[in-house]
Amino acid sequence: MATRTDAPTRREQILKEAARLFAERGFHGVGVDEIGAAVGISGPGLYRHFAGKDAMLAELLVGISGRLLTGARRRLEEAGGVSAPEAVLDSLIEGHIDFALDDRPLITLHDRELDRLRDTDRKLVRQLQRQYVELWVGVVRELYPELAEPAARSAVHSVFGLLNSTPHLTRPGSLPGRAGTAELLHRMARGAFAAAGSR
Amino acid sequence: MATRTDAPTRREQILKEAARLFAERGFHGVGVDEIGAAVGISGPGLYRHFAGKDAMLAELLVGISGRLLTGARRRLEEAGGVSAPEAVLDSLIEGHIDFALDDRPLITLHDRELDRLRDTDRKLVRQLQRQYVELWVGVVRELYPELAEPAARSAVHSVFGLLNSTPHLTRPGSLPGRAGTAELLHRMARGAFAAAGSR
DNA sequence: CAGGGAGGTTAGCGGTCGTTAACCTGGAGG
DNA sequence: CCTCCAGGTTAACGACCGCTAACCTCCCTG
Repeated sequence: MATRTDAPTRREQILKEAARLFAERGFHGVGVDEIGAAVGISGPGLYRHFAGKDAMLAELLVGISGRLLTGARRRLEEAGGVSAPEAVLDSLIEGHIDFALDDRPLITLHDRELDRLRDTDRKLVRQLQRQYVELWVGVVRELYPELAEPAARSAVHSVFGLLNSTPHLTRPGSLPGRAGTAELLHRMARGAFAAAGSR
Repeated sequence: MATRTDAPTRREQILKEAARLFAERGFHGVGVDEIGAAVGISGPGLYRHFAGKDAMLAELLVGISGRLLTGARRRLEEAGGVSAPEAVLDSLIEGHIDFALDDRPLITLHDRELDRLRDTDRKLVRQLQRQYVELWVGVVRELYPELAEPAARSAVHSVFGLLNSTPHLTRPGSLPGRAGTAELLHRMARGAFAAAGSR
């Protein structure tokens, strides 16, 4: 994994703060002045970097969906073919958990502010999300062949709900650290799939 | 269960439509004129029934949290003592699923628009939610005594995430009907808890 | 049958918000 | 050293939105 070491671009600062604010108070609940203030510039200065407030949300959501899908495809081809479907599923779960734990604001936005996008952007995000889901569905059905496709798809959505619950586990110190949380979530996801796949 | 047969109050109509609209486009994304239009009156007519837009959201959220907690307490004392903890947990899961399937907009609002409330209302809702969670935690720990309390609480939150994923299963016709969905969610929730509780 | 309140209506005020316009400035390049 | 542009600034506009004011109209009741 190529870890970034150079300083973040101003654009990246803005996106990061915008994501945090959008997740905290909702897209309509945040003003451009607040986003600007969060990165040390004021209001209209943002328009040197983005066409508008909508454009920030669009870039965030497309970016999230794209990164999720790309990561899942990489994991699939890295572990696919050479491994049992259990290992592939474990890898997918691990990737999603990493994402949910490291980018909570983005995970929150991901299924909350989709309808605020322009038609064209929303369709793109929906398409990326759908591909991501179908990729999971394929792996799950390989592991639990007796699971019908609609049920498998519902199960995948539900497990996403489970994994994306991390923003609600916000109380720091109460839970057994990042590693412990990740392991707990992982076990629960596997348990949920196993229960869904048992007839 | 005492089923309502009389016509819904105008207040109830408003609350129902407001819940739907808030869930669809977010609290700040919906204008009072839209809410009014959804019940056939226009804009300011709402103020004959509510003190303001905030008051509608507050009544919705307090109502949800209260009904969830009340229902859970009733189920606990109906099934508690006379039944094994498994039966109690099943009853809690069933109640939550009924709620998630029958009142999707409310379930969506429940963890999405809490921060838009006035301090006093938000504290009340948080308190009700916390009591609901703790009630689950108690039952879960009774069933899986080896599960530490923080882990049990995380597990409960995660299962809520799983059960509350129903708004994402919106495609009608794709899933095997309400009963099938309920049963699938139930099995997955039990599987997730079992996996969390296994050392 | 008078009267009054419940439940509407439209007009409009005041504040907020996204966006644009016009201007400024420091630093890199010829 | 001049120039120019990237990246800021403040002012202000126009739209929208929550809410109030003022008014209207049934319908129920004494």
